[in-house]
Amino acid sequence: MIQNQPLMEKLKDITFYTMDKAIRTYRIFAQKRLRENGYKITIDQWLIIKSIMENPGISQQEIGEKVFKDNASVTRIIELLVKSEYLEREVNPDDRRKSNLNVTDEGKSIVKKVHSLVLENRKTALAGILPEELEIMNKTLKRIISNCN
Amino acid sequence: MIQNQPLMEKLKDITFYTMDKAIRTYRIFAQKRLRENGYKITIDQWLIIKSIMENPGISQQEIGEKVFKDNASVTRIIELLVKSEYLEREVNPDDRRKSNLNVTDEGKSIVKKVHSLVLENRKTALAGILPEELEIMNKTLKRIISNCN
DNA sequence: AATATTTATTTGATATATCAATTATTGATA
DNA sequence: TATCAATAATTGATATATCAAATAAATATT
Repeated sequence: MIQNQPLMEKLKDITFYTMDKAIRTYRIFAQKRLRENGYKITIDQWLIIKSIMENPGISQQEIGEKVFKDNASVTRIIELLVKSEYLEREVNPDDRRKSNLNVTDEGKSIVKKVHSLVLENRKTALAGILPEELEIMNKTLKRIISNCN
Repeated sequence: MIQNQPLMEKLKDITFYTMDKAIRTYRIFAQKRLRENGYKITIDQWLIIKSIMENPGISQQEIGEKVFKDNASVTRIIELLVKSEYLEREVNPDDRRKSNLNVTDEGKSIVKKVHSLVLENRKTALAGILPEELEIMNKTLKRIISNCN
């Protein structure tokens, strides 16, 4: 264990930096590809429309849990989606604190079109990585999440 | 390989989500600990002061490369650091486009104090993770970075 | 039923990210 | 040397993140 100490310390130093850099590099890459293909939508916006389509009647709070964003962010992203006419909202008559969120035809259309691009992006980003490695990374990331809670 | 396909697809689906969640969970955790201990500084601000201390005479562009932030972000974070009196800036006489950035005594002091807290945070966040696992994660993250460039 | 508590969402304040355009300065070249 | 091109930093516009406080509605309690 004593031999592992220096390696472990170095890794600890760079791990969070590398995580941050990887996720940001991927985001820039993915967003650029969306733009290149003429899609006027961000990845976060896409994720939120998608979660509404897949879970009709979902509340904003539940959306936030699904996409790991806080309520304030969800509110603001939805505002933009309504403005872009990808979403429609009306007051939920059963609970007037909530909104009913409906994906417009245009919203459905863009989600569908962007989906294949997202799959391609993931494939490109993960090229050459073995399933075992991906599994270990996922397990490790989940451990970090639980350690920080 | 055919058997691995479904597993691989699932992992691809969740990998970026988990990465994002892990880095954000850690950030919230670390920032909360800073606040609890009364430090009025963000992690990003701390990183930038630290990079100036470790690299005297560094330019803003070089800082950006070190901490993986773009020039605009560096400019704005530095503005806040000057306002908080952790940094002083003056025009570089050799190249008037650049600034000389000096860490004040207060800046040096807070970086030092926060450092041990950051080490603790990293230790907590990575508890129970084996060096091999960390290595594989780092290697995988680096592969993602290069794949997206 | 009136009041208190809880819950869902919104809003305000501040920090950061990203892209594009601009400014100021320097270095190269015709 | 005057002009052009490259570089460093800033600024503006827009999107998101985070926390705390406010609002509005629903539920529970007395």
